[in-house]
Order: sequence, then structure tokens, then C-alpha cells
Amino acid sequence: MKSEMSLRIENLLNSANLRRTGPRAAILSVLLQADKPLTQGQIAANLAAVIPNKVTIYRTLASFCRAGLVHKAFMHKRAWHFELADKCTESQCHPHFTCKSCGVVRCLVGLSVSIVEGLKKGFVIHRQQVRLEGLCPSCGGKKSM
Amino acid sequence: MKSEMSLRIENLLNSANLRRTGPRAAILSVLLQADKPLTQGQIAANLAAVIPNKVTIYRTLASFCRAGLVHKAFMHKRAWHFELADKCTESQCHPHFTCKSCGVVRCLVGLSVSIVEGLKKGFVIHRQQVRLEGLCPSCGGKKSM
DNA sequence: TGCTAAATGCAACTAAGTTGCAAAAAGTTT
DNA sequence: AAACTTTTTGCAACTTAGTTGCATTTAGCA
Repeated sequence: MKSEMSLRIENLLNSANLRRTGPRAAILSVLLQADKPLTQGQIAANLAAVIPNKVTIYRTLASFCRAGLVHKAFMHKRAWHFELADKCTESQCHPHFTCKSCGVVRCLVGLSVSIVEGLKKGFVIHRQQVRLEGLCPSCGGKKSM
Repeated sequence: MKSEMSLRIENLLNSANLRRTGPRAAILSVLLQADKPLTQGQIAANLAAVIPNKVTIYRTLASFCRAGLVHKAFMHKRAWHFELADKCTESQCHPHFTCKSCGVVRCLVGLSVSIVEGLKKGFVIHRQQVRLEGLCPSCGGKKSM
């Protein structure tokens, strides 16, 4: 009998019209279990035993993005983070918060962001992304920079 | 007699308490003349004759950031863009727009962004950055992706 | 079972950004 | 103006994210 996780992965891959393969299922499983966006590096570290190759991870994530299963968010440093797309509509993503002190990344789902006002005529906006930096509740006040 | 540009550069460096050197003046001059944020690579291409070394550009930009003269904005690809900080307050920067079709980067100064609503208790926000992606007026409608 | 298209793995590469150290330039003191 | 100190620059070598081409394997199907 299949686990709930396994079924969910099968559904996701099916709905995206993607073949079910080892690496794909493994990456989805990691993303499903994480409550925050992950970098390719973090996924690779998690799956070193299963996926020997970072190229596979990059390509898999790219096809997930293309299929709308996952979306990319740029955070601090020079790495993208990937997370399941079920938390946001495609065009307006929730803000992502990075704590400058401990480095934790949090998705602030439900935080309203309105940019529409005053948008210049002629621009067509496909996607908006909001990044916040500061201190998270557990670091707040401890460190000023 | 000194040019207006030259004077402005001197003032900026003075106010930031930074020595006036060739590379610094050159980088400031390029940023002052550009009406959009530039990457290190773009600056380097502009100043190949004057600054033989990208490390100098990185370090100079870093010290400009530290002094609050310049701020970093992440755009598409995996490069930061740098622009003079006089267009925005330190904590709330104007949105940056990238055209998916032609790649042009525009600063949407004056566009209001309000994220405050619903911010979870305990978070301290130092900086917010908004990225928009879509089509610019001259590409609008020509290309759908 | 065998076939075919898609997916994976590998090696080699590109490009952004960093580090340590020596040489040069700026500012200061005498 | 010479000597000294501190900051800045240049160079070489490195790290890491992400990409490309090509050969091999695997999923899905006839």
C-alpha cells in the first residue's frame, strides 16, 4: 500500500504531465516536507545518496518551474530558492523574509502587497516578487545590524 | 575649472568620508550618467580602460554600499545591480522592473508599495525590495512570453 | 519483448563573487 | 619636501552557482 506522500507525489507529477522518476519523486518529497524554500544546494545535500548529480537537480527544478509545480524566489546571497507553488498564485507571490542575523528564510504568506497604484501605462506585469530583510522574532533586538 | 560632474563626485565622496581616487571617481561617474542600475559587469565593460580589475570594482561598490552612496538590487539572472542611493530611502526602495522580452531594467520610482498590513509580530524589517517582471511599453504585446 | 522519446549522469565549462598578499597612492607628520 | 602610516588598488588563485554537449539509461508504449 502506498503512503499518502507517495500518492501526493504521483498526483503532482501526473497533473504536470511529467514521468515519475526517482530523482523527481525524491525532489518533490524534499520540497513537500520542507516548510520553507530550499536552494539547489540544500536539496542536493539532502539527496546526496539518491541523486549523485547537481545537473539533474537543476534540470528537474527547471521542468517543475515550467510546469508550474514550483516557483523560484531570489533571496540573499546569490542563490535561488525553490518552493512548491501551491502557496501562491503565479503572478503575485507572497513576500519572502530573510533574517540578517540567523539567515532563516520564511514565507510570509498572507501578507498583502499592493503595487498597482501608479503603475505606468504600457507596462505589463507578469510576476512580482517581494523580498524583506531584517530580524526574525527570535533574533529581534539581539543584534542591531 | 572643474566640471559640474567632477564637483558632484567630489561632494559625494566627501560626504561619505571616502578618499577620492581614480577608480572611485570613474565608477561614480558611470553610475551618475546611467539612468538605471548597472551590474559589476556593465561597469567593468564601461571602464575597461581605466580599471583593469574587477576586484577593485567589487570592493569599491561594497564601500559605496557601506557608506550608503549606492544600493544593491537583485534583478534577473544571477547578478546584482547597483545604483545611486539618492532615489530611495534606505529601508524602502522603489520597485525594479525587468522586461522579459528585451531585458531592459527600469526603476519605478514613485510607485507605492505597501507591505505593512498584517506583518507578523516580532519581525523587524530593515529593507524591502520589490522586483517586477513583464513587458515594457516598447515590447508590450509583441511577445507573449 | 523491443522500441522510442525523455530523463539522467558525467565531464568540462562559464561567470559571479571572494581572499590573501604585495605594490602603489593618499593623507599626515616632522 | 622626505619619511611614515594607512588605505586603496592590482594580481593570481580560488570558490561556488549554474550551463552545455554528449553518451547512457529508463519510462512508457506498441
